[in-house]
Amino acid sequence: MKVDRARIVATALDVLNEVGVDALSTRAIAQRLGVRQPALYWHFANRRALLDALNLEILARGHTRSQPVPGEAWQVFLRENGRSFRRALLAYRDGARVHAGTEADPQNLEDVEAQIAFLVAAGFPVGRAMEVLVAISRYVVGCVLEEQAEPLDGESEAEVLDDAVQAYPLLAQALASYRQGGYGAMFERGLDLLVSGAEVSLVTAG
Amino acid sequence: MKVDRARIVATALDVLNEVGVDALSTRAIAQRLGVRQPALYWHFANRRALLDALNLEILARGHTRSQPVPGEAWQVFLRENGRSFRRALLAYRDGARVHAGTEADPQNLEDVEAQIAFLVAAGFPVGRAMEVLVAISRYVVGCVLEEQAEPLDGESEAEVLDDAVQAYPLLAQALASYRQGGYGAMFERGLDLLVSGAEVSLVTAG
DNA sequence: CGCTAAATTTATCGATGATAAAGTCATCTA
DNA sequence: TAGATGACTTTATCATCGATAAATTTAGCG
Repeated sequence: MKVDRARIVATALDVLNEVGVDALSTRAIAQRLGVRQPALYWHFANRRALLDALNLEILARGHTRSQPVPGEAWQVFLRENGRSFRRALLAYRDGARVHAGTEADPQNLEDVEAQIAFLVAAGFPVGRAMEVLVAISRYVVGCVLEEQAEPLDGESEAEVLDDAVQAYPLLAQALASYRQGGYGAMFERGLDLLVSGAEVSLVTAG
Repeated sequence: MKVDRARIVATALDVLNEVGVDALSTRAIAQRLGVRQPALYWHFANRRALLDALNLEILARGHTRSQPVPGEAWQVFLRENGRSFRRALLAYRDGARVHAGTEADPQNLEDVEAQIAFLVAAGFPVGRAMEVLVAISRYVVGCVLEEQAEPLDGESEAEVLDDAVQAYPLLAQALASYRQGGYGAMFERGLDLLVSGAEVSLVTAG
């Protein structure tokens, strides 16, 4: 059997979704490819390099709104950009952990330049524009990381929290409203904070 | 030699700072303790449980501002709380990765209840209060995770980015202002966005 | 002293990432 | 067309790691 980087990455993403990043061994990937384990080391220097490639592919497949659409309000773009980033990471098991482990490689610099240019055109100083973009992306990673944390034990996790919360009336109420919308709604509320904070900073800085 | 959980945790934190979480093996910890590796499994069910304990200790040692001081403005508390959380994670190598891997255990529920109560007293609806707290903590984790990412190769990382950025004038400018303040300033700007976003939400929601 | 429970050690597993060295196979060239 | 070259894979093998079982030591107590 003959393999190339693209097939390895595609297959590794399948295996990733089935077993998670901790169990994503080079042997599991190789077996799925119909190849022996050391064959992978011809195409990737090590496991980290393979995970870096997975991260790039995850973003390439799912992060479809990294650029503003013409005429779009900057608030809408910021939100859609964040949502798109989140969706991309959520689309694969442990996507956030895979992403967090990668080096910040300057691949999509062109994208970032365009993003900054768009915000600058909307009135942001260059530095402020980058701050907003960076803050949102770090917030997204933090959110998805939490959302993808393993449930671990079967029965409890939710029930044990319910019990523990009984003694704290405000927390119980907060938890209820939290559970109503789930991770998605919670993510949106934080995104609201960041975007409206950016609005404030825009009028302040002129 | 005789050990207990506290000594294991303290020693493991030392080793963590020296070698990082990936190289934090049970054997390395045991050797430092003057004990054989399986001895640790009497005190901790597995490596994950040990890392959970490390996370708790890291927060107990460093996260000193999880409660508002009397008379403190809610904006100040939110900021100090976030900074304190960040400092705690930064105080140990890979602190954010250690934290991100842990289950959200309900230990400091009392703290959270008090935090919510404080924000409610400041005028926030309960749900909104929790949203703000959660958003900040997830932002913090995202930030520290990035800040603690391994520099990897010796020479470049910064230089290669400088070179790559030459072709993008806005990015070059943004990177310069980014580097001026470093991670700390960048973190503060995102915190500004979240807090002023919360201010907006407060006046909006009454 | 001797019993019991707590704590540690010895021995050992299976799995993993990685490397070296040998083997295969297609393609190009003389 | 013979053979050399380079791309790619396989076989064999390491060291290391987390974990478990079983034997052994140590501390406390009657």
